[in-house]
Amino acid sequence: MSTPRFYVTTAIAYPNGRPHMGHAYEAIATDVIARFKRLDGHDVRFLTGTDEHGLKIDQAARAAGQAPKAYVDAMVAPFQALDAALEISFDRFIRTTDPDHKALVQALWQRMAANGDLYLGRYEGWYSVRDEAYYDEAELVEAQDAAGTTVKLSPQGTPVEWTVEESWFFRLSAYQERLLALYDSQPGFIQPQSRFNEMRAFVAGGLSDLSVSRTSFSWGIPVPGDERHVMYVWLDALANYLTGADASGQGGLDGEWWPADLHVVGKDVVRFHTVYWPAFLMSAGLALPKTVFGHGFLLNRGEKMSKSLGNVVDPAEMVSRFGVDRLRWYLCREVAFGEDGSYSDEAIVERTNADLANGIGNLAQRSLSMVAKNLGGVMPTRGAAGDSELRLKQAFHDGTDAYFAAMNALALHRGLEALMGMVNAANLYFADNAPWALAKTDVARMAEVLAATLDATRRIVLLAQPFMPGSCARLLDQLGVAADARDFNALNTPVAAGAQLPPPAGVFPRITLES
RNA sequence: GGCAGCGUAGCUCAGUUGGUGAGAGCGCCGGAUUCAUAACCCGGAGGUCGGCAGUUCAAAUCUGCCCGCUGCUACCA
Repeated sequence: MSTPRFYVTTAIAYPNGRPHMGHAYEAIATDVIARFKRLDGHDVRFLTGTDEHGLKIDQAARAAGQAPKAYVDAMVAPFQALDAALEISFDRFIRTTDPDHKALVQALWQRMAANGDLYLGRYEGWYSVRDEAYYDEAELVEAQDAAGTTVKLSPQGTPVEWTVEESWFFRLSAYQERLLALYDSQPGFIQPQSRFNEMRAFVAGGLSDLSVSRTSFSWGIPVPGDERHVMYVWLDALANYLTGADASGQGGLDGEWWPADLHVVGKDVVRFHTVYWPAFLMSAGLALPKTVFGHGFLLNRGEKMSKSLGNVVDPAEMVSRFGVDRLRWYLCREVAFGEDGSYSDEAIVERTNADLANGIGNLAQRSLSMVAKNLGGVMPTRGAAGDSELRLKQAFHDGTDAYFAAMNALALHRGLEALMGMVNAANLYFADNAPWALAKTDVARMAEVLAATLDATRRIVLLAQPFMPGSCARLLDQLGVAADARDFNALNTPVAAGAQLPPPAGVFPRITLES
C-alpha cells in the first residue's frame, strides 16, 4: 500500500522585471492542482522558482553596477513575496543559481555528451541581444533609427547584429523519430490538444540541431571541460525540474521524484518543454515527464498587457484590493484552463459576488445563523431522507463525479462549474423547505433541514479548498469540521450531531467597485 | 503562402454520429419571500446560430466560396 505520488511544476520565471498577472495565474493554477492532489490522497511535490542566468540579467546587473548574483537576489524577492501573497503551496522555490542545480546541469551535460549528442560547431547569424535569439535574414525588418540610418530589426522590433560564435550543438535532428513515437504513443503528453497538434506538426517538419552554449557572456553555468562556454539558457532552465526532483538537495540525476507528472507552462514555451526537453532527457537516458500542459494568456479587458498600453497590472495590488481568494477563484472560474482569458475589475467583482457572496457564502451564512439562533449553535441531527433530500443527494452525487472528472482532466473551470451546480442545488433545497417557516411550526423538521444543508455546505467547502484554502479553512471552522476531516477521504464523514458550532461570521462579504 | 482552430442571446460559452418550438451561467427586467451578505427562490427577456450558395424530407450541426479573428509554420532569396 503505497501512497500515490504527484510531482508538479510551474515554469520558472525570468526575474528581469516585476512579476505580472501571467506569473500569478500560472502559480495559482498549478497550486490548485497541487492542493487538489494532496487532498485527494497523493504525496505531492510542487516545484516553482526562477531562471536567473543569461545575457539580459548580466547586462541589467552591469547597468545597475551590481554583481549578477546580488542583482538577481534583489529581483527574485518580489516573486517570492507574490507567491506568499497568493498562498502558493510550493515545496521548493528553486533558483537556477542554486549550487545543486549547477551540479546537476553539468552532470546532465556530461550524460548527453557521453551519448555522443554534443559537438562543437560555429553559430553565426543575426542575433538580438534583447530577445536572446538568432533570426534568419528573411525574418528581419528594416527601420530608421534616431539618426535616420537604416537598421535591421528582429520581428519583435529589437536591434540585431551579425554575430559569429563558437557553440556546442545538440544533435536534436537525431531525435525526430523518437519524438514522434512519443507523441503517438502518449497522446496526453502535450495538452491541450491544439498544442499537441502544433508540436507534432513542427517535429514532423524536421528538426535542426540546437545551439546549446554561448561564449558571448559568462553569466551562466560553465560547460564541463570547455569553460569558455556557458550553457544555453534553456538547457539550464529546463533542467531545474530534475534538480527539484532530488529532494535531498544533492542535485543528483536520480532524484526520487523524477519523472514529473505534470509541467504547467505558458503556451509560449510549449515547444521548449515538448520538443527540446524530452530530447535532452532521451539523450541522457532519463525518464520523460508524463504531461506538459500549456495554459493560455491573460488579457486585460481583452487586450494584451504591455507597458506601452499602460495596462500592466500588479498582481500584488490585485490581491490587496480583492483578497487572494477572490482573485484565485476568478482566474480559475472565468478562464477556461488552456485558453486565453480576460479579466477586469468589474468582472472580478461581478463573478465573485455572484459565486462567493450570493452563492457559497450566503448558503453557509443563512444555514449557520439559523442554527445559532434557533438551536443554540448545536449541530442538529439528520432525519430520514424524503424526496427533497433524495434530489439533493442525487445532485451532489452527480456534481461530485463531475468535479473529480474535471479536476483530473485539468479542466479547473469545469470543476468549479460542477461545484456551483451543487451550490445551486443546496440553495434550492433550502428555499424549497423553508426552515424559517418550520421554525414556527415544526422545529424538529427544521433541524433536519438545517442538518442536511450544513452537510451539503460542508461538502462544497471541502471541494472548494484547492481554490480558496484560506477562506475554506475559516468556513470549515464555522461548520465544525475537525482539522483531520478535511481531505477528500472525509467527504462522507459528516460533523457529529451535538457538536457545538462557533458563532457564524460572513466569510465572503459582497463587494462593490468604488471609484 | 501552408496547416489547424474559431466566429451561437449584452458578456463568457454548451451544443455527441444533421431531425421535438436553439440552450446554460452572469448581467438585465418583473414576481414572490424574509432564514440570509437587497442575497436565495420563481418567471421573463426573443439571438439572420459570421456572410453567400448548395446537399437533404430536414442543418447551428454536411459541402464549396467569401469576410473576420487566433495559433503553429514557411517563404517573398
